[in-house]
Formats: sequence, C-alpha cells, structure tokens
Amino acid sequence: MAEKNHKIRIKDIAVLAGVSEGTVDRVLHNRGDVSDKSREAVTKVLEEMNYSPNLLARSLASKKNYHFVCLFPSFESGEYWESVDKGFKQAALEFLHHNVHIEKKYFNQFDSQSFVSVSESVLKTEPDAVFIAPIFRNETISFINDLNNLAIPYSFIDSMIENTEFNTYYGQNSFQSGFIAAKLLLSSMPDGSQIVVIRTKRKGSVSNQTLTRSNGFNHYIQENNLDNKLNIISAEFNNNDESGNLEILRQIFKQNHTIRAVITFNSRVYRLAMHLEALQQTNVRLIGYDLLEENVKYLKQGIINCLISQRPDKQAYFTVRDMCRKLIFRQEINRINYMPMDVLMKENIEDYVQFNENI
Amino acid sequence: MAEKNHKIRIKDIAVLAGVSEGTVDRVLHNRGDVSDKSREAVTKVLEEMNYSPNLLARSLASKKNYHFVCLFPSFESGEYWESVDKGFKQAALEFLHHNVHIEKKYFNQFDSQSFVSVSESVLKTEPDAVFIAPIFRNETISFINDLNNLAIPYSFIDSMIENTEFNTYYGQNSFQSGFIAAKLLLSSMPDGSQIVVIRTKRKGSVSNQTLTRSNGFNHYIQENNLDNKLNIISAEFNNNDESGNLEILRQIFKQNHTIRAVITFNSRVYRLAMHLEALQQTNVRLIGYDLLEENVKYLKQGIINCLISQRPDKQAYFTVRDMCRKLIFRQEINRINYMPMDVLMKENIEDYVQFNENI
DNA sequence: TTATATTCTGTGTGCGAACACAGTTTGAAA
DNA sequence: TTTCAAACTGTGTTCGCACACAGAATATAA
Repeated sequence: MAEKNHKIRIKDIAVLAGVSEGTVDRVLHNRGDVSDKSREAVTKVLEEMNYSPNLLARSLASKKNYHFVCLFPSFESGEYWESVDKGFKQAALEFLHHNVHIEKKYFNQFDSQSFVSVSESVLKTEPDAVFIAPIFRNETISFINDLNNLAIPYSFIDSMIENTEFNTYYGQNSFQSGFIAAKLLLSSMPDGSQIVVIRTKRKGSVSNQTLTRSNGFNHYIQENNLDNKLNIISAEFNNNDESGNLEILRQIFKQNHTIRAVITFNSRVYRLAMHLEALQQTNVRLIGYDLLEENVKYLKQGIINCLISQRPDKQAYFTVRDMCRKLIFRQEINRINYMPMDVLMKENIEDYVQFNENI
Repeated sequence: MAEKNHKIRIKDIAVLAGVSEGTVDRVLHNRGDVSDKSREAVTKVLEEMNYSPNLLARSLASKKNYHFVCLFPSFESGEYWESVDKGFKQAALEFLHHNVHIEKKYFNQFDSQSFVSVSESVLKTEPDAVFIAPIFRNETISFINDLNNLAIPYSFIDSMIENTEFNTYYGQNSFQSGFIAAKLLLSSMPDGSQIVVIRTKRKGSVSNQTLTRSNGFNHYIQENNLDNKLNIISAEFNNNDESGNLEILRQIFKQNHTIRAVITFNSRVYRLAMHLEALQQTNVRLIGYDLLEENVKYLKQGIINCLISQRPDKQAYFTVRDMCRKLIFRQEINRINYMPMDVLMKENIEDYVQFNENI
C-alpha cells in the first residue's frame, strides 16, 4: 500500500485531513500556528499515505538560496587538488537549480597565515555551509569554533579532525591503503629481495596522509614477518631538486643489486618513474598513489605497475551532495565515509578513466 | 561570460530576442510555426546567453509520462541478478518525480521460451524504452526488430549484441578482467607451480562472459610465456552436485602437490572456497568474480584472496539514467561503457561495501 | 457586551517550463 | 476587394510546493 504512493501531493493530504494546504504546509515545516486537532489529523494522514514531497517542486518554489564555500589549497594543473576542484565544479552544476551556489576559496598549503586570512574573509560572507581541507590543524580548530558560534555547518575533505561536529568526512583509509600497497608489492617476493622506500621532505607540516600509509605498509611487513626475509632500503627525496633525486637513486642502484620494488607514499610517483626510466631500471616493480596525469602516463607505459586511487573528485562531489541532502532534502547521511581503494593497472586504467569522466 | 549564466530563463531570452515566451518555446522544441526572422533572433540570443533549461521546472510542467520496462532473469536471494534488480530499484526512486515509471519483467534464464512470451507481453504495453539482458541471442534479435518497428528505444545490460541500434551498453570488459585476474594470481609465481582452473557445465547456452574471461586469462599466460613455467590443471564442476565437486577437487589435490592457486570464471567461487576449507587447503591463492554475499564472506575470512567486481547494480542504474538523459534531458551519452574493474581484498572490502550502499 | 489581542486557517501568488488555445498577420485564390 | 486557410505569435493555465497575507475563530480584558 505504501509502495506506489509517492505521487501523493500536499493537496491530497489536505483533503484527506479536512484542512487546507497551508495547514499541511505548516505541519510539514513545524512552523507553528496549528491547533493540536489539525496537527494530529494531518500527521496521521501524512503517515498513512507515506507522503514524500516532490523535491523538484520544492526547489523550484523555494526562495531560499544556499551559499556554500569550499576552502582548500590552490594548485597547478596536474596536481592532486585539481581533482578536488573538479568534483566541486561538478556538484556546483548539478545543484545549481536547487538554488545552491558554490564559491571556491584557495589558500597556500605551505603558509598557515594564508589559511587564516582566507577563512576570516569567508566568515564575513556568512555562508550556509563550509567545506574545509584541514591542512592546518590549530588554525582549522579556531575557524570551526567561529563557525559553531554562527551555527554554520561544515564538512571536512581529504582528512579530518576528531571530536569536532563536522557534517561529513569523505576520505581515504590511509592505513589500509598502505597495507594493500604492501600486499600488492610484496606478496610472493623472493626472499632476500631489496625494496626501496622513498620519502620526500615537505616544507612546513608533515603530511598525515603519507605517514599513515607508511604505517600501514610497515604493518603488513611485520604481520607477515617479512622484516628478515626482505631488505628495506629507505631514502629521502628533496622537493624541487630532481637532478639531486636522480643522483640519490643512481647511488642506491649502484650499491644494491637485488632491488625488486620501489614505492613512495605521496602522489608524485611519476618522478620515480621518470628517474627509473633514465636509469634503465624499468624492471623493478613500482607502485604509487593517485591518478595524476603524469602517473597515468607512466602506468600506461608499464613503468608504474600499479596506482592506488581514492577518487578525490568524488570525495568533493559527495561532500557537497551530502550537505544538500541534509540542508535541503532533509535526508539522513553517514558522517564518516572511506572511499573505496581502486587498484589500477595498465589493463584497467582506460576503462576507469573513461568511466569516471562519464561519472 | 558564458560561465555564470545558467540562471537565464525563457522569459529573459524572450525579452532579449524581442519575441514572446511561446515563440522561444517553439524554437527550443522545434515545434515549427516560427518565422525565419524570429527563429534566428531567438537562436542567436540562446547561444549568446548559453541558455540551459531548468530541468526541475521542465519535469514539473511536463505532462508526459515515461514507462520503462526492464527484462532480465529472475533470481533467488544472494544471486548475481539481485544486484541488477537493486540498481533498477534505485533508479526508479530517483527518477520518479521526472515522471518515469519502471516496470520489471523477469524471465527464466534457462528457458528461451519464457523470454519470448515475456517479451511479447512487453510489446503490448507499448513502453517508452526497454532494457534487455540479451541472454538468448536469436530471440533477442527478433524482439529488438519489433522494438525498432515501433520506434521504441532499448539498451543492453550485462552483455550486448553487436551491430544493433541499442542506446547504451554498460558491462564488463570480460577479456581484461580475465587478464587482470591472471596478473594478480600469477605474477611472481615460482616456476613449476600448479594452477587449477575450474569450469562449470551450464544448462542451456554457454555463458559468453565466463568464456571471454577465460580467454583473457590465457592471453596473459601466453604473453608472459608462462605455458612452460607453470602447470595449468583444468577441471570441470557440475551444477548442483557439490559433494561430487568436492570429490573432484579432493582427487586433484591428492594427485598434485605444488598447487599454489585456484581460479574460476563464474560468480560462484564461494563453492570452491567451501571445498578448499573442507579439504584444509586454505593456503592456495583463490581468486574469483562478483560480490555475492557468500563470496564476500569467504573473502573476509581470507580463504578467497581477491574478488573482481564490476558493480552490476551500478550498471543497471546507469542504464536507466542514460535513457532519461537522452529522452528527457536531451543530453549526449556514450553508447558503450565498460565498468571499472574493482579489485577487492580482505582489507578494502568493508569500505567498498559501505560506500556502495551509500552510493 | 464590546474591544482587542491571540491563535488558527484558507486563499492567492510565484517559481520556470510546457503546451493548449486564441488571436493576429500574411499571402494566394476567388 | 474579399475570403480564407496557413503561418505565425502572445496569453493563460498547469505542475507541486513555499510562503505571505488576509481573514476567521477563539480567548482575554475592559
């Protein structure tokens, strides 16, 4: 009985409850000015008929405009945050006719002060919701305090801060993604194999994401007692010194002759691929993270064996969608959402990219 | 300039072109009865302003009702087609307020006659679109001929028939998924390892899907010259004779002592897991297809190492969505769409399942 | 009882697009 | 010139919902 009744209108409810449409509307929106008798009658019919509003008509009629602000790092073409930007753009298009307007505000991810000043300017516009990439922990906590005072809801993207009242968090299960990388890379490695782990010095704060991946990676090694069987070689790259990094790698390969795999936990594995190509060491297994254009290029060439992706564009998209679901459609949502880990190889990357472009 | 102008209304276009709303509407819908002068003026403004209609208002105003019919095999709980059913259900809910009504018609996948009689009854209702799982090739071709005569658009799900005028096809790139399975299973297998490939006799027609996967699997072996290094053991299971199948497997393990991996190309790898558990052979690597409940159970237990999934529910959902995009929203769509191959392991299955429930 | 505040309820308008319908212009035949 | 259909154009209603406003019913005070 409650199956097909999705076409029940407010008008129908009004007739059945013996009141006017206005009264039904008041009950639906808890706007008061309704006698107990009327309210009960309406509520009863509402339940019996399993009424659900026509969201199209609602958005069309609603005069309320929603102003959402996204606060995340500025980026160059081909960088990680570009995907996030794309996801926000897609959401902006989709929810435009629901009276949602999305404004993007960028800050410098290596300069906490830029975050502070941008966040202050955001507060002044009194947005209806804010999406934050909490790169700077303390500054973000201060910002969300202000948001709380103004009763402005917010969501985290990319990473999150525990014990805060965020609306949603979409992100990676970084520990698991490190663990899986190890599994893909190390299962059935011959004993005595040498594995190179590259880390990169980062200006400013340490990236939590890469650290956690690294922990997951190490956990796999311990759990499978590979400490003794394998020989893990750690090295550190410098940002923006590719000739120096090439040299570091050259030395490692000069001194070690059973290297079978290389891994890095940040998104710039294409640098490694480039250097391995230069060193003619393309037979080692190479694994990395995120579908940057350059990464995909080397994956297709077979120099990178495997990329683990967690669709940053979808993370951004879903974050906006869920805020709409909550504020506009009044639906229940999940607070914490880990994106699936997509394991991409030369063979499935084409379909994957095409599919995601098409959504 | 053409960026923010998505809030342009027909009324605005009318004023700018110096005509009435009705005329703009006639131009938009190619409904004729417009002078060349008016048409040009409107078309010009339309382009300049980058007009895009408010789809909410359109659906609300439109009196047209769309009746879509889905034609696919009936199923028991936990079977493959249940996911497809779920995807159709989700689409039905989402597009209900766009005046789309979805009817599901099931046939017996082992009885071509049941397909014929169901498809005939579908024709009589004169639907606006049909979605077909073309299990029976000849019968399906006959059916789509009738559809063509009535100018009813149709899409394929799960598999497709070449050289037909289908709207979309969402499905698996089965060859690649077989290839990847081999890569996951066989890369860095020690020489001399024995690999067991299980096939299942099928009532009625041969499943094209599993055959193609098998071809992809074999292709990897050839490409990497593993024919000589590995020892592939083929065996055949019977449907609905699990004690017999267990016996087959027992004999294989009695006669061979370096079995390191087992694979099957249909979705019922849980039967293998069950038997391997019974035979206490849980150290071999086991890989299979599709996220049936039972499969997931054994994946979590670690008996199945890896499942490859192509989200049948999303295939159904996207098929409906794209038909709406074409008929209602008049958008461009891709005809052939291969779903990404998701590689699931114990470590990422939880997030994956949770994520897909939430869409 | 009347005046006035308070609580409650119905009606009407608008959102943007679709479409029916009525009204106007044009051009060719009578 | 008149006639009349064909070509063209504008107006008005509708969809389901939100919300403003006016008006009715009831309660309270004078």
